[in-house]
This record gives sequence, C-alpha cells and structure tokens, in this order.
Amino acid sequence: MTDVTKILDGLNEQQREAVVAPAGPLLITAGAGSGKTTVLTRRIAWLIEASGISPHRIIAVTFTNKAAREMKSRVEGLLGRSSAPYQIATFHGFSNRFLRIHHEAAGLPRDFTILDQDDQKSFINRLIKDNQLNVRNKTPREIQSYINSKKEQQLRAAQASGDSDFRSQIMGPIYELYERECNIRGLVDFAEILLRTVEVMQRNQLVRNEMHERYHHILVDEFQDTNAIQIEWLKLFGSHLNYVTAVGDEDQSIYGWRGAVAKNMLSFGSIFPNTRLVRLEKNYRSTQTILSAANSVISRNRDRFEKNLWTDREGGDPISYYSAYDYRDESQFVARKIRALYAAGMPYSNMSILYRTHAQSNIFENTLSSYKIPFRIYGGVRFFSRMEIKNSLAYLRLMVDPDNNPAFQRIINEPPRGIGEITQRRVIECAQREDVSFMQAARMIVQDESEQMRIRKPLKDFVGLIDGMESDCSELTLSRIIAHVNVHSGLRAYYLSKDTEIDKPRVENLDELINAGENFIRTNMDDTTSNEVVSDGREAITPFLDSVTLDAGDTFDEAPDTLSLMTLHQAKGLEFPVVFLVGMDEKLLPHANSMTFGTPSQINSQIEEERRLCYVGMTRAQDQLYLTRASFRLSFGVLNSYRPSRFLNEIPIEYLQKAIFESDIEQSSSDTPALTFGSEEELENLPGKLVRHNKFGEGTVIDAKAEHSCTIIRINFEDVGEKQIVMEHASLEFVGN
DNA sequence: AAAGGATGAATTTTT
DNA sequence: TTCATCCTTT
Repeated sequence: MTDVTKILDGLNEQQREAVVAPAGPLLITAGAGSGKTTVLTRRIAWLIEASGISPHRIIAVTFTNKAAREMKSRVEGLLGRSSAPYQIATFHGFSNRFLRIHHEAAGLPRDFTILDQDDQKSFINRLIKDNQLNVRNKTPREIQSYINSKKEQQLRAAQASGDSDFRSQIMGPIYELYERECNIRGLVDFAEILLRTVEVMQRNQLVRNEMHERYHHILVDEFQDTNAIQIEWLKLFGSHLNYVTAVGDEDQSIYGWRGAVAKNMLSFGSIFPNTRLVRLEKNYRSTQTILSAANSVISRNRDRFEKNLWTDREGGDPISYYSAYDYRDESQFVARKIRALYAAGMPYSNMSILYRTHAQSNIFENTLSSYKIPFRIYGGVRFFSRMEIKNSLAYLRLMVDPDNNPAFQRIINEPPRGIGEITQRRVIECAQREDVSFMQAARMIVQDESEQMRIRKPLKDFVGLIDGMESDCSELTLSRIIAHVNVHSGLRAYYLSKDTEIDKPRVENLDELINAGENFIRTNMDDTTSNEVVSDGREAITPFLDSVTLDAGDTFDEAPDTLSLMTLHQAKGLEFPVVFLVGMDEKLLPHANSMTFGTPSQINSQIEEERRLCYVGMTRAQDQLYLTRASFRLSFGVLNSYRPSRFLNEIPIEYLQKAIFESDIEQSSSDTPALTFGSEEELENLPGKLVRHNKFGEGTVIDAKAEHSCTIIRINFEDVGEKQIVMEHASLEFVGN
C-alpha cells in the first residue's frame, strides 16, 4: 500500500470529510469551482488505497465523455495506470457495455445498432413516409422528443398511448410503430440504452444479483442533471448496499429541457436513507469580484438552497462590460481585446469565448480569422456527424450487420451507382412483403428472373461489392479495413472527382477516419477487453462504431495554443483565466424560447434555467470576465434589434466597468460594402426617398442617423410597416424621391 | 436516373 | 443567411 495520507494532501476540511466518509449514502453539494472532481477522484483513490476496496467493485458515472476521460486520467495520476479495472464511464457508455454482454436477457441481437440523434430523426422520417402516416402538423423533431421523453419516464408505447393528452393521441401510434420497427431491426436509441438496461435489472434477478455481487460502490458526477430514468438506474445498481456517492450543484443544473430533475438533489436523502451531507463552499477558481457578481445573479433564483460560496482571492479586476452596436462590432471588440491580451503575454489557450447558441459562433469565426487569431470551436458540426464519415461508417456497419436497414439506405446509392428511387422502392416493397431486411430483399431481386435487368444488374453489383469487402477484410486491422472501405466503396474517388470547395475536405476527412480507427485501437489496447480486438479488425468494428456514436469525439487535433469557442453548456466543468461571455441580450440569454412557450410557472422555471446558464458562464472565469452584447444582430438574413439581458441588471454596478476600444485606427480599413452613407449631408438627404428592400418590398425613408461605423435608417414599408435597418447590411435599392 | 435550379423552411442547449 | 426538399430538364 502506498502512503495513504498523500491522497488527502492539500484538501480543506469539508473536502477531506467527503473523501474519507465511510461507506454509505453520501451527498456532496459542490459549488462552482469547489474542487468537486478532485474530491470525487480522491474518494475513489481513498476507497481503493485506504479502505481496501477492490477496484473492480467501483463504478463512477458521468454524463459526458469528456468528464469521464478527465476523471480517469486524474485517478490514474493518483494510483498509477496499473490498477485499471475500476469503471469510469458515462451512463450511456456503461449501459451499452452492459447491454452488449447481456444482449440475450435484453432481447437484443448481439450487433444491435445505436441510433444517434440524427439517425433517430431520419428513421422516424422514413417510417412516416413509408407508412404514409398522418402526423398532422407534428414535425419529426417533435415526435422524436415525444418518444424520448416518454422513454425517460420509463413509458413504453403501449403505456404511453393509453395517455389521454392530445400529444399521445397523435404521436402514440407513431411511437408504437417506431418501437416495433426498432425491435425488429435491432435499433437502439440513446434513451433506449438506459431504459433497456433498467428493464433488464428490474426483471432479471439473475443479472441483478450478478451486478450486485460485482459492483458495490457507485459514484455519480453532476447529480443535478439526472433524469427520472437515471435515478431508477442508480437505485437498481446501488440500493442493495446503499454505497452511493453523488456530487452536484443545483445552481448548475442546465439540462432541465432534457428531463433533468435538479430536485433529485433534495430527494437523494429519501431514496438512500441515512445520507451524510457534505457541503463544499470554498471556491478555488475565481476572484472575489467575479464570484460576488455571479452569486448576485444566481441569488435571484427562488428554487435553490441558500449557500455561501466564498473565496480567499480578495478583490480582482472589475468585470468589463461592452455594449456593442451590432454583432460585428461585438466580435471586433472581443478580437481586439484578445489580441491585446495576447500581446501582453496571455496565451490564447487561457482565453475562451462562450455563447448561448452555436449560431453565434459564425461571426466570431470570421472576425478571429481576419485577426489571425488561432481558435478552435467545440461542437458545431462534429467530425463523426459529417456526411462523408457517416457514409463510410455505414459501409463498416453493413459488413458486420448486413441487415441494418438505415445503413443500407444510406449508402445504397452513395456514391451514385445507378440505383435510384425506383429501384429502391422495389427493394423496400419486397422487404415489406417478404418481411426481410433490405439487403435480403436486394438479394432476392437479384435472383428474380422476372425482374427487369435494369433493376437487377446494379443491385447485383452492390451486393457483390459488400460481400467482396467483407471477405477482403478478414485479415486486416481496423484502420486498414477503413482504408479499404474508403477506396473500394468508391467514396474517396467520388469526392475527389467532384473537386469543389465543399468536397475537398471530405477526402481529408475520410483519410482522417483511418487515423481515428488506429487511435481507437491504441487507446483501447490497455483496456481489459482488447487483445483479440487488435488481431481481427472486424471484431473491432462494433466497439468502434459504438464509441463513435456514443462519444462526439473532439479529442484529436490538440493544437498547442488556441483560443476556445463553445456554448455555455459545453463550458460546464471547465475554467479559463479569461472568459468572454458574449451575447448578453434578451432573446439570447435568456433565450427567446425560454420565455415564449408554456404556462407562466413553466416560463419562470425556464428563465431560472437560463439564469443558471449565465451563472455557469460567469463562474468559468478565474481572473477576468468580459460581458458583451449587441443592439443589432442578423438572423435569417434579417436584422433584429436586441435589448440588454436582464441578467446584466442583476450584477451590482460596482463590479462592472465599461470597456472601450484601445484604438479605433483599424476601424476604417474594414471591408464595408459599397454603400456607405457616413456624411451628414447624405444623411439629411435620405428622408423621403423611396427604397426597395429584397424582403420587405418598397417603402419611404423616415429618418437616418450615423452610429459607430454604421447607418441606421428608419423606413416605412408599404406592406410590413415601420422597420429599422442598418443600411450597410441590408441590400437596399433606391427607386426615387 | 441524375443533375441542376427553384422554392420553402428553420436555428437552443446533448448522451 | 443556409440547408433541405421538390420539380424540372437532360
């Protein structure tokens, strides 16, 4: 045994109490920056090293893969890499492994396919089209979220369609069909992974006993984000001994829209009797100024525990506030500040730009590149959700699971091989008639002499292609298989031949996928499972596809010194010396959707969630926090006006300082379009003029004024009435006086 | 059957 | 604005 006291080094009293608490239910409320991951990882180390718990009796569950990776590497830092067999995984990752092992008990084929969000949506779309369902005005998206939310409440289609609410009237039958089709095809969506796991644990005593014997200690990160099914999951895996540790902060609960129940923090004690409660209230991250401002904002929420988060980092720089004229102005302010900070010695990697929605990243992308600032956007269109990658993966899928219909449909004519709509219809009809998979139907049509050659020939080639790839790959490693598939599927040549700006990176991405495959093998070499995985690459395909759908995977391309851009949701758990929280406007933060749908009390709790989002953003900052907003923003190509976020008013004025540009020299060199109406003379001439706008039609100018480098013009349109427009951004045509 | 143009719709957050 | 789908032409 190593020196156990090392595990407690540098911890404060509460942290220590949490780490060494005896086995039994333990709830840790951990304010922002209070060292929650430290406590969790040290507790794992403590259980193993001091309490002598066998590592393989421990499960730690997180929500994101990022958090799981982080925790894993920190535990390894404490214990060394050798003592591997503790499980640190996401709810979904762990449950997926569980289902693969117990697929028979779960009633699933061994090679069941995980549908990610996109797959699920297009599958629903297909069902609607193929069966000509009447969906009224429901979008696939609504149907999708209906199904998922029912599953998260452990409601199967049969139970849900008994519900009398009007949503179930319309969508219940679709849920039923969806459920049936998924079962036939061995398709499992994200919600299903958890629901299926819970059902197996509830019904199968053998499996339950096995799990209870195997796993004793469960630790849960971000407990405030648990939803109903995850609580059930926790009960099933943890309540035999009640050795459950949960860490959370209800002020950082930002997944209510996904069914998270922050109140689970309150009910923990009633689920697991005799819970010990430890509060971590010392913040190690931010200055007093930042912390006080954030506390002041979050204290407006009614639905929370009062808490006393403190720091010994007294004082600190005031929070800078910049109210920009428009979105360009805002992005330029941020870019300049970043450039100035960098020039003063602050590495880019110490700074980040946080925003509410992905859509906001665009402007910053453009401005930052024109300022030559290296940056990296988290999320956005993720690598594995790119079309070409999904296509290549579909070939892989078809090799191990030829009956996979979504994969079949995805690539049947990708690249184009003369199998158009008509041929595909024949396949689908045949599959439905004979009750077989699309691939089997294709084989039948190939054999069918009464069928037209025009239809049989291309199908024959396709079937031969897949069969050929399967046998070609028997001796190859995973990455070689991917390379082989990219070439022989014709995808690579196809994108290469198109030779357009959009398709050029697709070839690179396909090649990058080979590396991703190699990477996957390497990082999973150390894992318990993987020796046989390396020798036959085909065995690695399913685990690889799983990891690809379950893990968004933005781990690669670690550039040395880059600025980070991400949404507030993605920022949770991270910290940066300098944070730019942009888009501090009503309709953005709080987001418009949070205030427009639902009953007044729903709206209130939605706004509270937005406030928590704001709180999360502010508390990411260690030393400096910048808040920016803009009066005019472009959406849909139309300029809308915005008012300052209400959350700004909730920050005591003494913590704020108005920020200004260091220099405005470059302002004039920016690429303003041809129309520039800066001079007073021109402004005076504008009123009364007739103009035509490409969206609003014709109208008369009421007045015009110059502000910053732009011109605001008020126009009375014949069709839509009065509008304010920034002349430089709109395409206005002058048609007379 | 495929490609290219026209028309219409949509933007919150994620495992 | 951009993306997807539909409809036309080849």
